Parts: sequence; structure tokens; C-alpha cells
Amino acid sequence: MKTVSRVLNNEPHVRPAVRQRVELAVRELGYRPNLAARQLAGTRSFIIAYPFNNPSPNYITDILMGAAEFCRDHGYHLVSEPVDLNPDAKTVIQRMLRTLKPDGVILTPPLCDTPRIIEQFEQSGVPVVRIAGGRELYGRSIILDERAVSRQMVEHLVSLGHQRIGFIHPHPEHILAQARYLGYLDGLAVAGIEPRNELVRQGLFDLASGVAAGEELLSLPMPPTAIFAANDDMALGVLQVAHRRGLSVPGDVAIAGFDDSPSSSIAWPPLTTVRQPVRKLGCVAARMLIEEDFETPDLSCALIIRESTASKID
Amino acid sequence: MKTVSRVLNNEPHVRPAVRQRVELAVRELGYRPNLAARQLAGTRSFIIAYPFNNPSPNYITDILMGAAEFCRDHGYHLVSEPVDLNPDAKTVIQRMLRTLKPDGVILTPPLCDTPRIIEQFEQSGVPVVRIAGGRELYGRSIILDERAVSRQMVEHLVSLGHQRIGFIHPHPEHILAQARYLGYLDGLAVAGIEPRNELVRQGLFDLASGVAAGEELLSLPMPPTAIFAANDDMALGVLQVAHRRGLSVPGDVAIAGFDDSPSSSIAWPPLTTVRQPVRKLGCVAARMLIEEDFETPDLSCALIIRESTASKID
DNA sequence: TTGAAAGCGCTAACAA
DNA sequence: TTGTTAGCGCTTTCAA
Repeated sequence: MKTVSRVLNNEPHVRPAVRQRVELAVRELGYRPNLAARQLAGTRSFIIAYPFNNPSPNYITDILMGAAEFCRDHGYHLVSEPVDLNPDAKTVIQRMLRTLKPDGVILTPPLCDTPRIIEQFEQSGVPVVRIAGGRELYGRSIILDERAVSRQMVEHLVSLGHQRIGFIHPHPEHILAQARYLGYLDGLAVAGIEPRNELVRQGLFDLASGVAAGEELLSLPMPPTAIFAANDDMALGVLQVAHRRGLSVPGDVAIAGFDDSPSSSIAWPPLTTVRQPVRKLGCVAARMLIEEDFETPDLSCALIIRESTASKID
Repeated sequence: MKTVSRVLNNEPHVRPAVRQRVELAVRELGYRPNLAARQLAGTRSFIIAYPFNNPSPNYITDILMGAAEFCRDHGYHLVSEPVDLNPDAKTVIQRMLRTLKPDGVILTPPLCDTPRIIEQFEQSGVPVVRIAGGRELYGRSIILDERAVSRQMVEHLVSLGHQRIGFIHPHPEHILAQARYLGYLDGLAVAGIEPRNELVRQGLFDLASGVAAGEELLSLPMPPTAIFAANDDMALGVLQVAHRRGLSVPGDVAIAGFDDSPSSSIAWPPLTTVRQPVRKLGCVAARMLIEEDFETPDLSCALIIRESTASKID
């Protein structure tokens, strides 16, 4: 009898007694449903796709861990596929969608902010959850309050006595991260500090742009006493400049980053930064795709204070 | 007519003319075969599984990139699943194997060296490729010559004038990595330097154990003038100790690591280390599972010389 | 070398 | 609430 199917899929209209009997048999026989057959006959594939690009390895792995774990514990499977941002992307995505028929797709920056990528998913109608997407595009988006925590960071620096606080912009294509700059302005405003353009530099999220910005900022006639970079790699670039110039950190210049990357805690001195709940983001994304009525929960970032800012006044 | 199947699977016994006609039609219609149907009817699933544990994010991501890219370009798909080393691992693996029926499995440390994990795969008979597996267990193994490159590292240090060279052991459960110690001994032997136990410390691959070993080594009455740690995190721990003690690197002590992690190049000073072709490892692993007659190629590691050892004598 | 038929192991739709 | 039947889209087997 194929009531078994009903039990396995947790459908209603099954008497508890029957259900129990089936469950027992399943356990005794070590029965495992065949994914392929379920996919072919049913409407679901039990597959979530995670196409990714430009891996910041820590971010990717954390998202993957969170999402894959949730999938695993709910009878789903996570398929990850690298997608380059070249014209072939279209083919790759089409093939993925058509052969795999995933029940949902998780996207992270920069894919989730690339209109011509999102278009492909929109056309196929597959449910999409975008993590940290900064644009209004197809699919649901999980957003973090990066602005508030950036303001907190500035407040932290101000509380240490800093008045001239430099800032290094996030990569211009990471839309949502632009909020970090707004938070920086918020923080200055709260402290009644006039923002100064000469203390702000553009960055590209890599070490080199952090080094360049650091060189410029620390060469100013009146250099900042603290520099807040929009990510850790750039902050570590500034740290490198400080070391090279024999400046003490945080004595001569305090440095803060964003991401809580492994390098940030391993650096010398360890870097003050912001921790995002990345693994949870992956988990929540998967959950939003798998559970019908699951709403986006609030996810907040945390300030991680380490020695690169530490107490200046003591 | 179902000759189409023959064309798509590149089977023989099809006239070139017919083949061309079919291929044209396929392209025009944008036809994509349905994975589930192929799995159900055929003997292959076109799925490679990558269960992983204890992610060193860079390593995992690189393996994943290499493997997923190869899979993607050969009609396969990579499913990654986190596996904890607790008793539940058995259930997780069984479920994965039975529902997914992967055509092959890729394993990395520590899973590839855990007998009771490998057993599960052996029982199911699924083809396994173990990357950097140090034990003789089920499945084919991709091995790197970590011993030779470790010897080169010591030779490099000796060439800079170092005679007292400390070593921090790899994590005891990473079997293959023990070769790094043998390479260290080789290097000393080549230089005619007597190995000294007091210059060697056990490590656990993390920052803390590097700090601990660094403290001990640098507190010796006759401290080493160079320290070679079996991975970057531990080397960065030693670097932290040096900074704290106001020692100059490489002036007072040269420091070398192993892995070429992102932190190693971002550190101050940038860390001399060893680069493994990790992404290629992932690619090769996938290829060994997908292409019938593909043999393990030679994969060598490269010494990356940066400022943390630099020239001592100059 | 090609075509026709059976059926992989499930779920959907319907009948009982 | 349960059982029956058809069929998902391919590959396999076998006949032509």
C-alpha cells in the first residue's frame, strides 16, 4: 500500500495507529526513499541551489555551513556551483535550473545584486532568497542593519577620545554595504563632529586599496587618530602601513574593520571589527525556502572590540 | 525516436549524419535532459558528494571551487554536506548515500583519515577519492609531497644563515602532515645540523598552540633564530609572541608557516609559507571520479618566500 | 544502426 | 481514511 508516501511526507488523513506502524517498519528496514523517483513523480526536488561567485572563502563557507546544515536536517540537499560573471553565466544558470529543478536558490553578493543574473532566475520563477542584497530585485531579501552597527563603531571610537576619524568606503558594487558609510556619518553626527571629506577614501575591499587609503590618510598634515575601514582586509592594509611607518596601534592610530574575518583576530594587534551572523544567514535563507510560512527574522551585527582600538585615554 | 539518448550519452553506433541532426534539434529547442529521470532510469546519478568537517574555510572553499567547476563543466553536480564527527555521522552518511546515490565521494582531512567514517563508504561500495589522506583506507588517495617542500623550507632558512631552527608539529590527527616534520629533519640532515628536541614543540594547528609553542621556544636560554611552524595559524601565533616581546621579524627571529592562507600574506611582516595547489586538488578529485581512466597526476607544493624570513645576512 | 517497449520508485489523482 | 492506477522522462533491453 502506498499510504507510506503519506506518512513520509507528513500528510494529513492518516490514522495515528497506521502512521506508527509505518514508521516502525521504515526504521526496521532502514528504508530510504529514492530522491530521483520522488523528484520525477512529485513537484518538489528537495534541492536548494547555491550559485556563488568571487568567494570570500570565510563568507562562502559560513553561508554554506548554515544552509547545508538546515537542508540536511530537513531532507533537502544543497548543490553549490561556481558562477563567473562573464556572459557564460546565463548558460550555466539555465543548465543548473533546468536539469536540477531546484526548489529554491540562495544568492549572496555580488550575484544577488547583478540584475542580469537575477533575471535568469526570475524568468524561471524559482523561489529566490537573496542574502544582503542591496537592490530591489526579484526574490526575498535578508537584510542586516549594517548602518546601526557602523554608528556604534564610531561611537566606540569617539568614546575613546577620537575626533578625527577616517573612513574607507566599501567596494562600490556591494550596494548594501554602502550603509556602513551612512552609519559612519550617523556616528559623527551623534557626537557632533563635522564630517570631513579629506578623511574619507574609496576602497575596493582588498588589502591593496587599504594600503593605498592608509598611506594617503596617514600622510595628511592632520592625520586621523582613528581609521574605520569598511572591511577587515582594508583595515589590515592600514595596519600594515602603520607598522611600516613605525606607528603604534592604537597609540598613534586606532584601526577598526568590518567582517570579523579570521585574519582580524590573528593580526597584531588583534583588530576591532564587526561580526555578522553569517552562518545564521545561510540557515535562515534555507529555512525561508523550505518552510512555507517562515518570515525573515531580525539579525543583528555585533561590535567586536579588540586591541587595535583599545583604550586610548587610560 | 529514442536514439536521442544515444547521442546525448555519446554512445557509439550512431551515424554521424543522424548525430548532427539530433544535436541541431537539441540546440534549437534548448532541450535539457531531466536529471531525476536519468537517475531513475539509468545507473548514474551525475552527483558527486563532498561531505566535509571542521572547515578551514579557505581549504574547503578551494576544494569546492575546483571540484564544483569540474563537475559543472562535465554535466555533474556537487552536493556538499557538513558532517560532524559525533555518533550521528553514521546516520548522516547513510542518508546521504542512500537518497542521493552519488557516483562518487570526495573526502578531505579529517574525515578522510577517520576509519569509522570511511567504513560507511566502503560498505556502500561508492567510489571514494581521499585528498591528503594519510592512512591506508578504502578509496583512492591524492597525496602531496609535503616532505620535500618542508625540506626546501629548512634549506631556505639554512641558506639565510640559520642554524638553530625550531619546529612546531602539525596536529597529531592530520596524518599526512606528519611528513612536514620528516622534511624538517631532512633539511637539517642535508645541512649537517644535529636535530635538537628542545627546539621542537607539539602544535594543534590553531593560533593558541602557536602562541604557546612560541613562548616556550623564545624563552629558551638559547632560543632558535628561526621557527618553522607546520601551518600558518601557528606561525602567526609565534609572530604575535615576537611582536609582544618587541622582537624584530626576521631580524631577531625568522618565522615560516605552511598553507599560504590569506592571513599569511596579510600579516605583518608577510609570512614565508608553502602553497599547496588546493583548488587543483579538488578538480583532480572530481576528475578521478568522473573520468574512468584518469590517473592521479603529480601535484607539487611551492615555497612562497616573504618578508618574515627574508634575507638575514644582507 | 535504429526503433519499440518496459519499467526505474515514487507521487498525484481518483476511486473505494 | 485508505487503496488503486497511471505516469513523471529518461535508459535499458531487445527486436528489427
